[in-house]
Amino acid sequence: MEKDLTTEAKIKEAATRVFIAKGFNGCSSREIAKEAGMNVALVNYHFQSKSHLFEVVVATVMEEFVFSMIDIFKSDLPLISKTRIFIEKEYDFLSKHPDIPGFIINELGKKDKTFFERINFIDQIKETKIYDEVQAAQEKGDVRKMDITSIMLLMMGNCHFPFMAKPMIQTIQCIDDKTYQNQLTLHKQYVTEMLVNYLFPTSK
Amino acid sequence: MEKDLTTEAKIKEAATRVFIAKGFNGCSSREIAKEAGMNVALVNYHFQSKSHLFEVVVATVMEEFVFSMIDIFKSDLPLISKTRIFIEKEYDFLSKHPDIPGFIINELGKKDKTFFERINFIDQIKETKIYDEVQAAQEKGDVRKMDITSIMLLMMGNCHFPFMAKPMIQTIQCIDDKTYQNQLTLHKQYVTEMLVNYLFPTSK
DNA sequence: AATTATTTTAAACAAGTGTTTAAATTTTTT
DNA sequence: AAAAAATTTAAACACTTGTTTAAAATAATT
Repeated sequence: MEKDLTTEAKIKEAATRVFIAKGFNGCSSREIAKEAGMNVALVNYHFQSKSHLFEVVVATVMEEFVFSMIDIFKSDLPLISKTRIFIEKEYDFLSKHPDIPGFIINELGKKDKTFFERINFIDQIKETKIYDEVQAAQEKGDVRKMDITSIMLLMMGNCHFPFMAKPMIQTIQCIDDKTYQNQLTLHKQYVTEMLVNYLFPTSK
Repeated sequence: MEKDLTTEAKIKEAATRVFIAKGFNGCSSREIAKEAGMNVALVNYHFQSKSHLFEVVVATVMEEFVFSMIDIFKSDLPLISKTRIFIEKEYDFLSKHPDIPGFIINELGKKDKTFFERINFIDQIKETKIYDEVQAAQEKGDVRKMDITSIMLLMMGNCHFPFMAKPMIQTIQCIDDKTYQNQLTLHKQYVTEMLVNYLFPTSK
């Protein structure tokens, strides 16, 4: 699994696993060290402190998370196709990393703001010109006129929430992992249809 | 603020505040005691352990959370009105308790399943007969034919996510609390329109 | 091959953790 | 008013926490 990784990479990988699963406060430096198969002191030797290691992990995870979203923004497709593909890709990514949205939203809510201002994923989104593209389409009447924040909430909410809420929904509905996974595949179709219909009123 | 509350109530109230804000692992028994204005030992005298106090708090919060949802289910209105009012009430409730969805989803994901099976909010929902009502409406063709789990995901996702994701969206969009609050009022309208249109295809 | 620099280890540090104890205080009962 | 019960307190318990230290082992350089 993790063969010729450097010590630093091993620690970072183990830390990512543990932090995402248990959160910053839910685990100890010793647990991370053990998961990486080494001494506690090594963690601090390579990453100075638990907090700093956490910052490094969050930055990497966030980058991966944002990258999975903005990748599609850059393409040359019409917005309606971008929307469909965005949802498709988002469900793909989240199937592989179902705990990331919860992790980010959660830890983002607890840490102080300055912590996350150091990670410049805002500029990365702006660089894609997606905001301008949406606004232009709205002026043409192709996209429903609403604040970009709401569009973002609709897209992210309907993609991320089903993964974040998995334990809750499973408890309420008494369904196992396999069933829930199938449900998600179905749900992706519903979400796509609903969002496309709503955001592109002239599309049919 | 908290005048003639019993010691037990004071502790529970303080614990609820602290647990919701920082999570189970993010705070100490001493912090809760301090917040309640009393000795650490008193917390354990009245609630046996931190874990048990947490269980009590979660059960109460969950009850409040579920109650805010099922209250409307019991009424005698047509489903389309129930949907509109549900969203309205949900945004009302969440404006007052914005951190509860994140708290529940989060802690539900970390604790073992048995912990939450003791809290029977499943039966409470079933008792409202909302499932049967939806199914009947689907057979009549009034409600779009889709799994109840997906309906739940659509409703909850579009209500809860905007509150859970507040810190993230604020970071991405660089907007302050007041602006975000206004955005939520707008968003509620969008969500209502979108969900009603999608779930009740024959409604217009 | 000897020396230096880097990496890894075990042990220790002080501070904080949940929990318990036993004494002091207050409230309730007789 | 005296006795019993319940509540509150300060202090201690054993344990875990993040972090540091100094010695050992390994790698790189001369």
